[in-house]
Amino acid sequence: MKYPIKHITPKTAIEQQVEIARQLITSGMPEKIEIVAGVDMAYSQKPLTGFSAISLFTYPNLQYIKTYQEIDLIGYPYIPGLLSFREGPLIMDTLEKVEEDIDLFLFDGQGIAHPRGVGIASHLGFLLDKPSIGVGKTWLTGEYKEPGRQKGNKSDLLDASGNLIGHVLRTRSETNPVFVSPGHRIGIEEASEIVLNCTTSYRIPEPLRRADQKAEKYKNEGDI
DNA sequence: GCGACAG
DNA sequence: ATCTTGTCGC
Repeated sequence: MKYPIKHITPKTAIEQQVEIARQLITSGMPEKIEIVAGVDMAYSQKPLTGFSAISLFTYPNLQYIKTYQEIDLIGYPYIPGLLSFREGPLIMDTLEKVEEDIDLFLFDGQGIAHPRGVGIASHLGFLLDKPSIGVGKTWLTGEYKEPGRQKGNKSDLLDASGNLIGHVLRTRSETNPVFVSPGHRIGIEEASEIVLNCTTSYRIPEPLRRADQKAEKYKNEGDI
């Protein structure tokens, strides 16, 4: 493992991010997308425990396939900019149980729309060498103008130098937009297109919405 | 030093 | 993320 993700000090984590950032591919459309996965986590306090959920859906028909889950103690603190070092370990463990060939990942959080250009979607997409997209529910970095109020409307998310790093996308009319940015092996325009294709009548794309529900239920009801 | 800060 | 009561609107 050239870039270990477990037990990494913040200093080393940042060094890894800088190195990974220049290797990310942020253009193009995956040649094949048949299975899309939504990845999310829920937590319970004392002792801080994480519950992961990876929900698989067919694409573009969005038929639910199944969900893989895992549980473990969380030792890493939440540090803005280093989210993937907190959630990544459990997510990677969960992925080891997956038998299907996932073509694209949707992560709850940012892709390249990150202080060093390596949000959780970029980091994990890079480690997996798979197409990935970051779908954040709130802002982390970048400047933008409020997009139109109707579903499908979007505006550019720019970094301090004015470079395009993602889109602020309205996935549901009259509702707060989501922050979409490429994780790895996909372009910005392509990422927004796929997020919209994965969205039905709710603000959050189906794979992520289902993973969120599954993680929450796992936290409250366990394996039962 | 001050303000900002995904989940 | 989690905690936590009521409230608004389809």
